[in-house]
Amino acid sequence: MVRTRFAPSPTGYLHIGSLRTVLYDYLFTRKEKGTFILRIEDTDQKRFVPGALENLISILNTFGIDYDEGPIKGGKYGPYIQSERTDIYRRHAQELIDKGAAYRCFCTEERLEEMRKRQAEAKQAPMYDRTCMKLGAEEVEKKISEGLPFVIRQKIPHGRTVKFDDLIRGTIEFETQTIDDQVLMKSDGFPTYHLAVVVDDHLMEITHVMRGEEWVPSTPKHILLYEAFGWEPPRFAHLPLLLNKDKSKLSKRQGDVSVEEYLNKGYSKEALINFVAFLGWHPGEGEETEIFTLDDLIEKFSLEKVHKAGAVFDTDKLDWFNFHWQKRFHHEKLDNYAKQIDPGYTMEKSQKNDMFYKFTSPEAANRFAEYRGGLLLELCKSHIPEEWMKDKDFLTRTLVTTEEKILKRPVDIKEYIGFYFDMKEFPKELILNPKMKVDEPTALLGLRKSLEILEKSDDFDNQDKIKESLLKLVIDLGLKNGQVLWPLRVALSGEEFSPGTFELIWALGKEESLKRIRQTIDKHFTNKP
RNA sequence: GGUCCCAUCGUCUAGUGGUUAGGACAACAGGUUUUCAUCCUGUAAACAGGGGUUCAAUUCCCCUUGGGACUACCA
Repeated sequence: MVRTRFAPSPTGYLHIGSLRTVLYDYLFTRKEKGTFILRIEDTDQKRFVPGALENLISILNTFGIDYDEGPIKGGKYGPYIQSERTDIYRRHAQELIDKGAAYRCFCTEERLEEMRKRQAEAKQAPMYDRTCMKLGAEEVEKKISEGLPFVIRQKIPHGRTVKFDDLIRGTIEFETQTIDDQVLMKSDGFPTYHLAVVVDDHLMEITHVMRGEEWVPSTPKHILLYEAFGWEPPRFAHLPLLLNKDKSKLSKRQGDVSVEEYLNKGYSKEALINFVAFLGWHPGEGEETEIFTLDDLIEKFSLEKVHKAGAVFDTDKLDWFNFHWQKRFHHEKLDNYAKQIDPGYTMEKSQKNDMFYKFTSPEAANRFAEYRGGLLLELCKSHIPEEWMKDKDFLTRTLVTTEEKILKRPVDIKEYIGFYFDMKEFPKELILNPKMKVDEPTALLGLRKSLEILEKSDDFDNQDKIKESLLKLVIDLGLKNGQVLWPLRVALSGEEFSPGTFELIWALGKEESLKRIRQTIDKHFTNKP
C-alpha cells in the first residue's frame, strides 16, 4: 500500500517548485491508489508565519489537490504538524544517544564558526571536528547540570559506504567519512529537519519520499538514521530542480516564484498545473497533445518518465498553456449556454477566428448576446479600470470582435482598450507603413472621402452602420479595404497599432473623429509646403 | 575547496545501437485580416568535446569540459 506525503514548511506562500513537487507526489499516489498525507514541517520557530497553514490548504484546494490525512482533516498517524510532535522527537533523540548513534554537543556558535574558518583556510571540507563526541559521561553530566545549552548530533559511522536506489536517479553512493555529524536536536528543543523527517516518515508509514534534488546530499544521513533505529527506509525519488533562466535554482530574486502571484496575474489553475507537470516529465512517445487535465495527468503519470536534469522555468510556454485553457473554457461555456437555450443552434468561425452563432429564433439570439457580453465582462473585470466598466454596452458592442485577443493575455488588454480614451496630442503625422500598400495621394483621397461621408452621417453610435457606409465607399473608389481603412485608423488613433477603425469612430464620437481626420489632413499639407 | 547530481534546437522535450534526430513554445518570414495579440503556411535552430565497445553510435562505457545542488542549531 503506497503512502506518500507532501511536507512543506509554512513560509506563507507556495513556491512554484513546491507546486510541482506536490503535483508529482499527488499524481503518483492517486495513480497507485495510495494514501496522500499533508504534513507541516514547522520546526524552525524563526520561520513562523501566521495563517500560512490555512493559506496553503486553500491553495491546494483551488488546484483540486486533496489529501487523505493531515492537519484539520486528521488521521490515525497525527498530529500532522511537527511542532506538536516535539515529545516524539525528543524520545527518539534519546534513543539514539542510548544506542550510541548520537551525542550531545556543547560547542558554542563562536567556536564552530572559528573552526569552519580554519578549515576553509586549510582548504578542508567544513565539518564538525567531533570535540564533544569524546566527552566522558561525567563531563556531559556536569555540563548539563551547569545548565550549558547543547545540541544533539548524529554520530556518523566512518569508513563505510552508504548507498540507496533513487527511483529517478538510480544508485547513489556516499563514503561516510565525507558526511558531517548532523545536528538532530537544536538547543531550543526542536528537532532539525533531518531527525523529524525520518521519525515522521517512519511513524506515518510513508513508503515513497518525493522531494527536490537538493536533498540528495542529506539522504545518506537519513539512511543512517533509519539504520540506527532499526527501521526500513522508504523509497526515495529526488525530483529535478526548477531553474532560473541562468540555470541556477529557481529563486525569488529572478522573478515570481509564488503560486499565488501567478494566480493573481490571471493564469488559470489548469494552465499552471499543465505547465508545471511538463517541467521535468513527459508522457513519452505517441503522445500528440500537451494539453492535460489533472485527471489526464493522473492517468498518464509515471515516475519512470520523470527526467534527471533540471528544467528552466520559462513563462513563454505558460502563456501559451494559459491561452489554450482560457479559450477552451470560454468556448465550452458559450456552447453549453447556446445548447441550453436553443438546441438547434449552429456555430461557425470566420477567418479571423471570430465565432458566429446562429439561432433558430431572435429571442435565443438576443439572450445569447446578453450572455456572451456578460462573459466578456467577467473576463475584463479584473483588468479594466472601474469607470470603463460602468458602460456595459461599450464592452458588449466593441469587445465581442476581440474575444480571442482578450483570452490570450488579460494583462495586455488594458493597454489595448486604453487607446479609446487616451486623448493624445493631436494632430499627428500620418504614418504610412509600406505594408499598407497605399500611396500618399490615395490615402489622402480616402481620408477626404471618408470625412465627407462621416460629416453627413448620424450613425456614430452604431458601428455596423459606420462600417456599412465606409465599406461602400471603398467599393465606390475601387480600392481595397486596407487602402482606405488603414490610413483612416491611423489618422484617428495617431498610432500605428490601435483598435479597429469602426471601433475608434464609435468610441471617439462624431466631433472628435471628424476633428482628428481634418487635422491629420491639414497637418499633412502644412508639413509639405 | 570537498561530496554528489546532470548534459538532444534559445526553452520544454520525443526518440533509437542503423531515423531526413520528431513535436511544442519562442524567434523569423510569408499569407488572410482595416493594424497589433487570433488564424494558416513556411524557415532557421540541437545530440558539448575526446577516447573506447561495435559492422554501426546521439543512444553503451571511460575521461575531459560545462552546468547545477549541497556543504547552518533553514527547510
